[in-house]
Amino acid sequence: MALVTTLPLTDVTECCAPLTRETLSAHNAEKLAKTLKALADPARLRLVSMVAAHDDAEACVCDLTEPLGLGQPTVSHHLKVLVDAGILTREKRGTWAYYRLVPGALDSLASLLVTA
Amino acid sequence: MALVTTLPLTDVTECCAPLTRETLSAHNAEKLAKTLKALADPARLRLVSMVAAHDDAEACVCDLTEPLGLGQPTVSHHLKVLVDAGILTREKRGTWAYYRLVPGALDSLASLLVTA
DNA sequence: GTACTATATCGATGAATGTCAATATAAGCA
DNA sequence: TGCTTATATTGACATTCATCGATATAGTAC
Repeated sequence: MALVTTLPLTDVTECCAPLTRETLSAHNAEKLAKTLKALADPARLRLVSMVAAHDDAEACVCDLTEPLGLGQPTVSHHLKVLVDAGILTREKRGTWAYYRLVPGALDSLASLLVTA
Repeated sequence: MALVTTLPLTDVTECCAPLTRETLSAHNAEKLAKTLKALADPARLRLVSMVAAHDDAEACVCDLTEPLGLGQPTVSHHLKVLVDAGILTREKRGTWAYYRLVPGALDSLASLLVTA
């Protein structure tokens, strides 16, 4: 159960052929939908975007709260969703928690959507 | 208003740079999230997959209901969501409604996620 | 130890959503 | 006209979810 939440995107990435290649099984559809749902929120899309564009390609919660215009608990919640989905990583250094893009995560996801 | 629902994906496609290229505006995040939400459902992912894999790359509701295991009104609902998102097209021929992938729709979406 | 800061978690609430049964619409055919 | 089939729409219900305020945890400095 712990593994399911720590390695979901990697799993999705290798789970199935591109969407339009062959019919998706119910099980794989469930897994892919979970990952897409993690991204399918305006606040989370902006978080991913802001983290990627930030200096050193990492950002702490304090960097993100104000420009996002949402409360700290809400931002922490969204970041957790993205980490659980395998899109971001979290590293705690001192008092701060730094978030980074998981290399290749978005690309793998994109490759599942592509038709060619 | 009618245009907003008939051309949303095209709009999204041309709206913004890839997610990780520059920080997404609140407005563009909203639009991209809407499109991703349309895909972020297991039933709809399977519908897209089944339509693409079907003979002649098109399928009517009656082809999809039974393999999906959902009721006809539910399937019609999901298909409408996908059409409104610009991912599928609907063409009525006689009694039947045929659904097809919008060429390039998924690819455009994928190109917004890619980091390279 | 206390005080302060950064972050995470909890609990509640309102909004959005997936599903179904029932009904409506529309097209084809006797 | 009526009958049948395919699809869409409506209304209801249960569930999920985004957000917030309050609180808990953890780390740093004094």
